[in-house]
Amino acid sequence: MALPKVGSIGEYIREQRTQAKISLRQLAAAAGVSNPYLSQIERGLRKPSAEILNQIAKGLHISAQALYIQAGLIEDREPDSDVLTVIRADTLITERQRQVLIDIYESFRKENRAGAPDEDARAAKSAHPAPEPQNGDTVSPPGDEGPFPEEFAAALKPYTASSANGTTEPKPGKGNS
Amino acid sequence: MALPKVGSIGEYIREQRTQAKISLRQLAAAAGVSNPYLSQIERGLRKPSAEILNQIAKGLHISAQALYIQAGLIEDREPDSDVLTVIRADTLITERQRQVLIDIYESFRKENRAGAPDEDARAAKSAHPAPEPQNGDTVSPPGDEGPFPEEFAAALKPYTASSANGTTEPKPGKGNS
DNA sequence: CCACGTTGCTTGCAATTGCAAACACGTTGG
DNA sequence: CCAACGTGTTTGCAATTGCAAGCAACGTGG
Repeated sequence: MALPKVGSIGEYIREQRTQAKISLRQLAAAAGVSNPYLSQIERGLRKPSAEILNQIAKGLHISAQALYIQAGLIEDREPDSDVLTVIRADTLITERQRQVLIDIYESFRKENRAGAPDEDARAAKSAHPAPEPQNGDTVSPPGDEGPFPEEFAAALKPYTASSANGTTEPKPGKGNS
Repeated sequence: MALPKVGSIGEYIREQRTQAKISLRQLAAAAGVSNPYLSQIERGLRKPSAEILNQIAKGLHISAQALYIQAGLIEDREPDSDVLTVIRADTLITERQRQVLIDIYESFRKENRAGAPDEDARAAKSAHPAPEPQNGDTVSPPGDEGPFPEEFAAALKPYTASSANGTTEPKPGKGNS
């Protein structure tokens, strides 16, 4: 157990560091950790905690997620779509509600796959975290191409009437720390 | 000193746990950590490492990211990475479907805001999804009861029955790399 | 009444993290 | 030649994690 298979996390960090052409001490300073410790991390002798990992990611100017995945702390699930990923990561809804949303979304996808093979072409999705929603106002001319059953609309009416007015609600602020 | 404010991470975990109606020991077993340690984590006396956090997330059947964010170990990737934004940017669903998802999500949020500090209202209605560790983690179609109105369940039934069966996702092979 | 099965919490203790200080090795250059 | 500065590494050590064992309280029911 002395040598926990930290995986390539250390290698990865060192790789990124050398690639950025900065010295171990520099990164250590930027990340707010001690140089010796960073050295040990890079060689897999120590298993950095998440906090340290996060700081190192900052010092390297890379996504913390990349590091977490490399460290095996997050499953590298290739997201089916960003919607599912974000729903899963949302902290503002209950697990039950989460499941409902996921079910609905997947059923939508399935419907579309069955009746609208054309949509398939746009399936590609980038894995980059950067949000680049070229939000062209999304108002497609759906007309009737939306094959989703009336039941949904009917069921929603009583709720949309009271809640779906504000386009973008002001964030209730998720205070942290 | 060392116990400043580990944030609401412990609270959050306990919240999720009670909501899932599982005991501290059960979650501890499912997550592979000791019961006393989990107890201390939930009360903010200890700052769990990323590995532990990850296992707890698994035991709770929630996204590890949600926990990391709650723990403040990973910045909210981007301010606009909330569910609504991503849904709006999604090209895989039709405009009508998009609207349905948005409405549902907003109604969920509204529900939660109503009984914010006292989630008992919802906890009372929720049944544990899967206390068993080696459960298949099926999404359990919300037919019988749910935190959402019966209309949703009714509308969903014909679809969840045919689509939301898979353990996680059928993966139609649209994967990237 | 007392064995028994829950719940969650407190107590030592081994193992580990993370750091300050010092080490090894190379390059300048006065 | 050897001080000065650069790199990364090793060595103790305080502080912390994480756990096994045990404790207190709340039922059940034999």
